[in-house]
Amino acid sequence: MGFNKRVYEIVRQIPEGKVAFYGQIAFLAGVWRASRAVGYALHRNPYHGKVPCHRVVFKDGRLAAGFAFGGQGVQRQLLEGEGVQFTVDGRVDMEKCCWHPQKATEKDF
DNA sequence: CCAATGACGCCCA
DNA sequence: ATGGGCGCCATTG
Repeated sequence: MGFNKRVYEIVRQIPEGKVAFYGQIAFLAGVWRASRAVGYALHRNPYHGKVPCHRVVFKDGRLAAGFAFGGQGVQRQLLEGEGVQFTVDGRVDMEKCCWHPQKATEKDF
């Protein structure tokens, strides 16, 4: 299950105050369109204590609905607490908080 | 191997 | 703007 593992390693590197969208994670994982698989992987998220899956949102900046960590409100508070800015629409401000991957997408786990 | 699933993403009515 | 539908892909039964 290299893909999943890769997803976890990548998400784990998202710094505080930043967010990434599923499609981006998929791209970094090596499969541009696997956004769906990324969501599946994060849903399982066996490393929920290490992987900040709450920093992964929709491409639009929308938060995962329904199943998200006990509610969108919770996820939003977590993100705000890390310094992520939200728009009046209730979405993450992708303009400023979109994660910019340095270079590392592997090792150290 | 085949069918079903899901925290996505995009197009069209 | 909203809602519905289809395609994508990895994982699971």
